[in-house]
Amino acid sequence: MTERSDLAELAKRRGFFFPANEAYGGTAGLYTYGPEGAALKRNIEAVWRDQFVRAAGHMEVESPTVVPEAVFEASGHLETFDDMIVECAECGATHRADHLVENAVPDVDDAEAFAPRRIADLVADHDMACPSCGASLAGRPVDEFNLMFGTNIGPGSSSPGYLRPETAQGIFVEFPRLKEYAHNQLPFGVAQIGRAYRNEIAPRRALVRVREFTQAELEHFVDPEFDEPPIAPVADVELPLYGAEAQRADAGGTETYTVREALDAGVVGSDWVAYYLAESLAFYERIGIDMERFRYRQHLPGELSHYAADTWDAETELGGDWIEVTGFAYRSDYDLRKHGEYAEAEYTVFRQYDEPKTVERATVDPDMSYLGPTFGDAAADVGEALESLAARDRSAFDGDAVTVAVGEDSYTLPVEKTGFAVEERTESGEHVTPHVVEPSFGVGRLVYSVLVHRHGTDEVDGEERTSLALPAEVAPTTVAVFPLMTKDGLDDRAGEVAAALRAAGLAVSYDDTGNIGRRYRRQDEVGTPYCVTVDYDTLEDDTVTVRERDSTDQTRVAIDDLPGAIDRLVGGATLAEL
RNA sequence: GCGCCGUUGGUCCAGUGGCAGGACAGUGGCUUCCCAAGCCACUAGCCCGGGUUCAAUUCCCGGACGGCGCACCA
Repeated sequence: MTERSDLAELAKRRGFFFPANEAYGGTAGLYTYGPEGAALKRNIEAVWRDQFVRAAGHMEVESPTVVPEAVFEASGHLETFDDMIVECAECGATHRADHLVENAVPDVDDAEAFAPRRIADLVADHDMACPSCGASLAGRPVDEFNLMFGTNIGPGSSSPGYLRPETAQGIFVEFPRLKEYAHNQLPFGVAQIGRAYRNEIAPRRALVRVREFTQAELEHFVDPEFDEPPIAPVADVELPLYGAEAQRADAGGTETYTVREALDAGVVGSDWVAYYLAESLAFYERIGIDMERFRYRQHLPGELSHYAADTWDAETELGGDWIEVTGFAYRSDYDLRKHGEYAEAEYTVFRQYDEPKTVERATVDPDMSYLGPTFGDAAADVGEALESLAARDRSAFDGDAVTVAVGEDSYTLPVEKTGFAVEERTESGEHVTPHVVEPSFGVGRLVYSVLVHRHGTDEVDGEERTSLALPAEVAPTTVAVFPLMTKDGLDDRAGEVAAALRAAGLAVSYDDTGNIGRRYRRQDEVGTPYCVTVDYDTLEDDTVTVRERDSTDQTRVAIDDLPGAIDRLVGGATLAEL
């Protein structure tokens, strides 16, 4: 509790994040990142990009946030995001109206597709009762609730669209082109860092559940039969796992498995998921997540997404609660298959065989000059039926005549009019729909977790101190420069030092207000790992003090060597090693 | 969405049917000032709308926002 309210106060006061549009009363679920927060978020994204794009050799794209409706028809989001809600007049409980109807009316199992009007009628006709308190729900309005933000693309309402609820679809939709850039070779990965939107019913807990958020997603396209992750290098990585079994037993405890053990014991079902659980561990550590307050939790069967097979979440502990910061899903071929069905383009990759294969294939070439006059309107359908029959059961063509069914009717014709033949064909490969392994990171939740985990108080010379022990790599400011006093040229000299450090590419703050102690504390609060002070000795010997945030220790460094020294410190060197 | 509680300078709080207070922070000045020091000065606030009242930041109603619980969470 305190942990979070203290942080909310710090976040507002020091500019990490704050409720957006407060001058107009505020908007629930929308936050603005202030200067410190925007820098921290950007740095965390940079680490992610470094690891999951650059180091992994993957591609990164940027797709629009406004997406036409057809995409979400294919992806399944339109259906699964559109819930119908009925509220009980007695107890105020809200229920999924479509689920109530499905449970109460035996021959209805797709109520989700019904109009709200019809659902309301069904509720009234069957005099359904509130599952919570038993009061009648007849006559209660059925509200439609869609978690996607709707909009119109262009003037009028002829082209409905939605703000994307996940960045992933932007990658899936563009797969036909993306595969070209990957030279039509699996496996390859495409990443995207961007905004996504969900019209949450109840935004909660600062950055944890918001209506607009940043995702960092990697879609790793793999050949389901032949591609395997490089398990060997990560086989001994220890994973803190909270599996479905453990959750059912309500043990609450996390068990540590190596990647190898987890796979051998079947705790993690997918070797690809296991691989990314291991890979990501280093990432969380690098950005400053407290690994004592971190676990991987397996989704229970009931909470799996409409597209996912086995899914694990990375969770961080915040004030006694566990929150999801990453979802690791094996999405199989669901998304590409759906887009392949709904869209015009090819969502497959051609996989060449090692050796071309010779296969026998039954084909037909119906004599339409016979079928046309004979079967009239049905001729085309009969032709198609013959084609599928030949592929299915070539023995049907063994006799003199063959019979096919078209709808209710059946048609018989001489085999010689079907152009039936068995050909030998050489096939050099086949089209496969790639499977997708998806690590999907919630950047805002990571920022928030890092802030909570790194935020603490200690004591320096008997005074309580608040500090943010951020890793140097993600800290908004790497080094702050102060003149001991703003006189005798100390401030001019400090300005030169700051400029030199900026020229060296570092994120530098300059501060000459208040006294020196206050300035140190100020930097401690926003997580600046190093402070440089120009004092009277500087004027004599061109050295400055470098002070370390976590220990508050200092050492003197020559100004000429300062950029290099800071680099070495960021790289892990200690003050004594300078 | 429902219920309970809350909303006062940048932040955290006190308080009042009649000129609104403190602490911290911030800004300027003084002080050879290395860990929130001292002194002086300054800046800055009652969430919004309606009602009751001579008068509302205060009481009542509604809304927005926030916290918690329930529901929801692809």
